[in-house]
Amino acid sequence: MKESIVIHWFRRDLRLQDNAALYNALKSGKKVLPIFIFDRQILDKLPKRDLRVVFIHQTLLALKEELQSWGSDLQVFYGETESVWRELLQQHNISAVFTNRDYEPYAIARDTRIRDILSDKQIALLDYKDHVIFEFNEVLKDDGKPYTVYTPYSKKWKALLDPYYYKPYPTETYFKNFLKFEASKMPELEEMGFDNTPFTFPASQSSRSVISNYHLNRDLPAINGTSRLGLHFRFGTISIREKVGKALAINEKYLNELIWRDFYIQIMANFPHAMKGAFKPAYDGIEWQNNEAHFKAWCEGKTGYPIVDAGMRELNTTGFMHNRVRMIVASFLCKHLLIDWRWGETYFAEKLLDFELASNNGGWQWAAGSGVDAAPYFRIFNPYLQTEKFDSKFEYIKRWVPEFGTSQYPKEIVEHTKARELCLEVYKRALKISD
DNA sequence: TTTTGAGTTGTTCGA
DNA sequence: GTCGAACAACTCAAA
Repeated sequence: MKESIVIHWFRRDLRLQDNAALYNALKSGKKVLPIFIFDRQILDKLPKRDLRVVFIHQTLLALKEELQSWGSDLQVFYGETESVWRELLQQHNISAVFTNRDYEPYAIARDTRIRDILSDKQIALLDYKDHVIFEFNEVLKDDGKPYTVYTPYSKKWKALLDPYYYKPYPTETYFKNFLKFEASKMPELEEMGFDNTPFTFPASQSSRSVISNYHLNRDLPAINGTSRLGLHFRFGTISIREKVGKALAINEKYLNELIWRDFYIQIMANFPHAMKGAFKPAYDGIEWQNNEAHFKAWCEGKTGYPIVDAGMRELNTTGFMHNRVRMIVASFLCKHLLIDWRWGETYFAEKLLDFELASNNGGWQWAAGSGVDAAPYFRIFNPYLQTEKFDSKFEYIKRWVPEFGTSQYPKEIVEHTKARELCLEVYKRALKISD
């Protein structure tokens, strides 16, 4: 009989420190085999050059090295998740599987399938809260139902917060409990059909000065004043508990941004229908123009609106766009161009390194006006006023649109005042608002 | 049950 | 240039 072991299944928690499921696996009394699966069902749909896959690959290499220094290793698979698990069941005497919960609809369905496969062999899939501070059913209204408005949600969130919720898990105390073994070779990016040109990912910024000046700088795209933590939260390379502890100590404005993340994740978990269509059904009735040429110009940063074009070019070049500019380009797509917000959502999903389904969907529905606690339909960003307020010296614009101010720069694809009037008309019609 | 106050990120217009 | 009101009502959350 083979040695009875437990497995820690890494997914979006790619770190050894302060990791809830890993901590519990290491404390279980059995040796821990750490694994990761490159899921073909996800990877096969991605373009050949996807920086997020590069990021995961780089992170796994680092994890592997760290584990090897403990005499252990990381076993990385490439294939269909279910067949990988069937293989694991044949190879090992598994007593339990530990993992951290993922609240996206695809992940929930996948985990249900794997839980069934494991339970056929009387093996439990033990899942833990790690990705958020409070889960979808932990911050509720007095009537027991989930919140759909941010401000009261955040008040309740803060009232419930106790150091218990952000205390780090001292995972490192138990590192001696990793299984000693040598993993088979990790699949290379090319073997999985991806371009492997190296990429240097921007460092996250969470020094005391960045956090304490966050609310002063966050709206100025020319300043690198945002935290750049999105990518790390997405793949779990940084613990949310650690950052909440820090935010509480330094800057409550910054804490609010972390609460927004929990808020949208609980919206996704409680109202999964909103991931496909408008949260408020009336907005599904908007007669979008969906002009392909306009969409192409928006994607390429050739709308003739400098702030919009700068944002789109930053996104296309770096996989990042400043938060203030995300709102401007989103409002422009939905309201000036009258293009379905889901087109923009999909484009961001492809391009953003820090793409998180819940936040991306929440942000787009906010811009379109169709979501929870969204912008009212008549709130239409004026790209020129936004530039005056947030990039008055055109520093950000010039960085990304070098031909700005020359005859090379394209003409506006739509005229602001006309586009605004048309938008109000179309929205009023869908929402049945009379003049 | 009813009432009350409030709701991330804005713009335009007219005094 | 500056300031307040209108934009449009509705729904949410809590007292």
